[in-house]
Amino acid sequence: MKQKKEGKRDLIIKTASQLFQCQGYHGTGLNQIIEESGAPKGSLYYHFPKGKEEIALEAILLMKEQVLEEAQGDLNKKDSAVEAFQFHIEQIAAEFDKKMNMEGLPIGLIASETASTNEKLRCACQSAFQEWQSLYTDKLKQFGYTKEKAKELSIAINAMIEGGCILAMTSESGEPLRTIAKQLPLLLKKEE
Amino acid sequence: MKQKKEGKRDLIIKTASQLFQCQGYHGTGLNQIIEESGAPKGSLYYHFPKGKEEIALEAILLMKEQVLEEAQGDLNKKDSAVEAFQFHIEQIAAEFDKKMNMEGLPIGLIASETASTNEKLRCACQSAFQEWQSLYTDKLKQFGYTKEKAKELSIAINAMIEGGCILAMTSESGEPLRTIAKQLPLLLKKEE
DNA sequence: TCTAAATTATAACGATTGGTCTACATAATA
DNA sequence: TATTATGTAGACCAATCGTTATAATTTAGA
Repeated sequence: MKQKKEGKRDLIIKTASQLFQCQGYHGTGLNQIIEESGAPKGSLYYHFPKGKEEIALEAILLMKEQVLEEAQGDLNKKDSAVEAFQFHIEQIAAEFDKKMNMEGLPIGLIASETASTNEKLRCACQSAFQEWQSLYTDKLKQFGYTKEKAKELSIAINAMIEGGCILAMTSESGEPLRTIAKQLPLLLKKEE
Repeated sequence: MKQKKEGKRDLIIKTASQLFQCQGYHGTGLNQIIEESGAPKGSLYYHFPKGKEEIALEAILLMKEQVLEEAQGDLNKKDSAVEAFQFHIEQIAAEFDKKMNMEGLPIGLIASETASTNEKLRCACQSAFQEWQSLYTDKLKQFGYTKEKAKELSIAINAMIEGGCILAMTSESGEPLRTIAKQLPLLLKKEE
C-alpha cells in the first residue's frame, strides 16, 4: 500500500533528478521522464498537479539531500580538512570515469538555466547551495578553522566542485576534478 | 555591403550568445533570438542553413573570444599572478552586481546541458575551455610558475570561475566571486 | 462483498518549436 | 540600365511540448 504509493511518485522524482542533472530542465521533456521511470503518464499529473515545475522542485530537494549525504559520509572518513575534502572530490571524480552512466551536474545546471526566468527554481537552488555550504562550514570549523574562514572556504569549495563537474562533463573525464583536489593543500593551508 | 552583411548575421550570433549564457541552449527558442536581435526570420536560415546548432557553434566561438579578450586585458594589468587573477575575477563579479543586465555563464551552461546529447556542441565547448586554460597557463608561466603547476592552476581557476558564476547567478550577486578571489593568495602561493 | 478513494490509461488540446519554401526586395556589379 | 547575387518576409509544416479531462481500473478499508 504505502510502499507502492511512494514507489511511482519517488521513481518520477528520482528519474527527473538524474535527467535534469544531465540535460537540464528545458532539455528534459516529461515524456522522457515517464519512459525512463516506467511511471504512467496519468500518475504524473495525479502526483504533481502543478506540473513540471513541481517535479523540478522535488528533484532539486533530492539532489540536495543526495549530495549532503555523500559529502557527510566522505568528510567523516578522514582526520584532516585537506584529506577529507580531497577524498570527497576524488569520489565525485571517480563517478565521471564510469562510462556506463553519464554523470551530471547537481543543482548547478538547473540553477544556471533557470536563474533568470524562474524565481521559484532559483530560490530552491540557492537554498540547496546554502545547505551544502553550511555543511562544509561546519566541517571546516570542526577541523579548527575560524568561522569566517570556514565560511569563505565553503563557498570556494562549492564553486570548485560545481565548476569541476562542468569541466568533467565537457571533457568526459574525472581528471579536472582530480587536478582540483590536488590544489587543496594550499587552498586549505592554515595561516599562522 | 560587407558591413551590412556582417551586421545581421553577427547580431544573431551576439544575441544568441547572450541568451544561451542566461537561459541555456534548450531554454532559448529561435523566435526569441529573432525578436531580441531584430533580425528577420528569413535571414536566420539564410545565414545559418544548418539551423539552431550552427548558430550555437558560432555563439560558442564568440563566448570563447570575448572571455579570452577580457581575460587577456585584465591579466595584463597587474604585476603579480595573484593580483592579476584577482582583478580578473573581480571584474566578472562586478558584472553580476549590475541589476540591469542579467549576466550569464559563458560556455559552462551550454556545455553542461548538451555534453551528453550533442557531441558537436560538447567538442566546441571543450575546445573553448582548452583555449581559456592555455591563456591562464601561459600567463602563470610568465609569472614564474613551472609549466606543470601552471597547467594545474589554470584548470582550478577555470573551474572556480565557472562555479563562481553559477553561485553568482543563483544568489543574484557577485559576492561569491569576490569570496573566491580572496582565496587566490593561498591557491597561487609559490612553494619553496 | 461493497463502496469510496487512489491510481492509471488514453485521447485530446492549444501553444510553441525548429525548419522549409517561395516570392519579393535590395544591393552589387558589369 | 540590366543582370546577378544577396538578403528578407511571411506563410506553412510536422513534431513536440506541457497540460487537461474523462473513463477505466485498482486498491484500501469497513
